[in-house]
Amino acid sequence: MTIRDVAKSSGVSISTVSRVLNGHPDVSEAVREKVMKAVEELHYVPNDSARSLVQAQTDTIGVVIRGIGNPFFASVMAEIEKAAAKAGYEIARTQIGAEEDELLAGASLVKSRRLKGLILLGGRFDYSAEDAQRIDVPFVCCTFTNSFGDLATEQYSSISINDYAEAYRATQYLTARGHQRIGIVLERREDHSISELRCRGYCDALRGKGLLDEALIAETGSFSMAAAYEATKKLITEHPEITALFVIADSMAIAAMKALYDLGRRVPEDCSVIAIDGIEMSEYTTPALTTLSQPPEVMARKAVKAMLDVIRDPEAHRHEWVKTTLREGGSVAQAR
Amino acid sequence: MTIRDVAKSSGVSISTVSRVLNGHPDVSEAVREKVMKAVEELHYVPNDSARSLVQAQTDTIGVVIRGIGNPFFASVMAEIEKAAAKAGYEIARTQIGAEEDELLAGASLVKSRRLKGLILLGGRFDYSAEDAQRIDVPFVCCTFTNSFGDLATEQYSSISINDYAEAYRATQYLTARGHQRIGIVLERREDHSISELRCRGYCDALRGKGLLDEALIAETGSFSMAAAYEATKKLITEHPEITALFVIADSMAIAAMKALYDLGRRVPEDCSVIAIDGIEMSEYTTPALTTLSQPPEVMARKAVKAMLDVIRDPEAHRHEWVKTTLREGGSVAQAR
DNA sequence: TTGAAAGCGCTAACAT
DNA sequence: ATGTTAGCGCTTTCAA
Repeated sequence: MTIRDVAKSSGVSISTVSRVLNGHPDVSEAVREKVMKAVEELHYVPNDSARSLVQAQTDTIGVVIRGIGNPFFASVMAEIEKAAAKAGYEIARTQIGAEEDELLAGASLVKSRRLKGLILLGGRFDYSAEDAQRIDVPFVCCTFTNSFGDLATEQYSSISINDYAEAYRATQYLTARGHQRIGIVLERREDHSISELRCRGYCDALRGKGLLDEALIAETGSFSMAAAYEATKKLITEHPEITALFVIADSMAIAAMKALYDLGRRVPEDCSVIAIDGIEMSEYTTPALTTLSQPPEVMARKAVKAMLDVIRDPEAHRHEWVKTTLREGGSVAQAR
Repeated sequence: MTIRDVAKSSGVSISTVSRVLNGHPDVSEAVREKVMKAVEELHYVPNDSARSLVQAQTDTIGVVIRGIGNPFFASVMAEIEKAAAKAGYEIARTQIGAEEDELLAGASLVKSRRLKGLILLGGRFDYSAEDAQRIDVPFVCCTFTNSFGDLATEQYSSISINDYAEAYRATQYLTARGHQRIGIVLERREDHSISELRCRGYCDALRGKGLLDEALIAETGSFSMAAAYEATKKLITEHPEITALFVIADSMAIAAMKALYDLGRRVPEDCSVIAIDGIEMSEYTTPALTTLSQPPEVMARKAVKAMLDVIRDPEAHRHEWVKTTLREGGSVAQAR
């Protein structure tokens, strides 16, 4: 079932069918109807591969989404599609697992779909200049930036929160309320990614006040809730004097609150909890989680804006930090 | 940057490059190395479209995932990939929004990638026979089945839970504990989808005992937590005599519990809550949610199994109901 | 073991 | 307004 069959069935040439399918204006109404009828009857569906193979250049931006079931990326994605549509761009998206290589997937997408640019939704913080060269269209890192690699800033754009500064702020929020023994729950201390950056912010915020105690750093080894639950239990059991916890992600913080509850500690009376993310779920815990919320719509719009600018002018690469919004729940209290 | 450039750079023909890239055995070691070196240096990435355009038939199964950020589908997907790999099949996946047409996306994928079969991860419950014909390879519906359409059972396979029976069971779980005034929170009563099926199970379970009161059916209009929160508040305010709630999805149940809490009702002492889904998050609420848990791995494995069977024998279409597992949290108590 | 050439399904430039 | 035709980048015969 190809365009050829449709042409035959409707008694016109394949180029006419192509024109009808692509909404070209120079087709008579009679022919258009004939063709559409044949398309319907034959259940014809164009072959996307053939189509993109032959298309020289399209106004298309690719998006590589890293992490299959990430609801935050889902919201960002929805907004990216809207913003791109408004600017007259198509979106070609592909989704990869957390263990796959987003640059490889991106390069592949660029080739296949003749993209004008690429947005990476989540990825490594440590690209080498070499790595980046594999993508031969301008690209924008969304929700992360190249804190640990040797990319020149002119080689890419990025839209992200300032992980260091936001972690500093979260920690400060706790010290400002009189907390002195403040623990942190993170994935791995030196992961060359958000854990490491946020840990630095936490450490610096406490060090300045002479409150830093590295024994209060709990590593989970993964981003799973189960791991966060166990790590929190261990941390609190070993350091019962802790009165506040900074957890690097909302989902992990929810697990941490459960751990505290199961240890007989009330949140926030016995132990406060703050996190960074702002997912929907953490508004519905009891108490609601106090968290620094990343705005998906803002990040999406800025990413598309950066993409369009740099498509127009390859020198226009920029790096923006998006501010989080403090979403106060009921999980933080004054220290007694 | 095409296969042609690689050929030129390494001084061989394009067919030789193709052979190297595809791991064909009849290439000398010297040539293989030369080609690989050129590939590295040029950062060559094959064009997927061209590749799939020319490939006659591949051992590939397509998966259309409906709903971008659905963590349940993410777990199912991971297991599908494993199971398919074990059977020597590739997976081509595509992801669509909840408003897009999974059959269209599927048909397109089939054409583009010359698939042997298609797995639909989430979709409408009301395909017409006409609809199904648009897919010209065998397909398996995973997590849903055609309860409201006129598809012949020989036209497709399905792996799903029995929404009606599971809802019946959930409701019965509540009546068995002495509850008489039992509300339900669902999306739309006649959505031709899970809400409708689960509502029937709920109704029949109560009707048999003379406990059915249609005033206790709360429609949210969407699957969002915010809508579930509001609907629950309204329902409980209007019917304060309610002592138990069946909510059709875990995420909505979490919002419902928050609504109860905000109304000053304790769960489970004042009002019990049960749901269907079994997402990770609902283990970490306080109290943990009692829910009928759908097993993603089982559904994935059965879907792949069904797919392989029906690829081998087109007559082998089958319809399986997967049983949920009761995951008892602390959200249900005996009625006082 | 290697190369030449056909052709996958489609779009677009060029003819008519 | 419609048809003819040349590729897009690749895999795969077929020949050497």
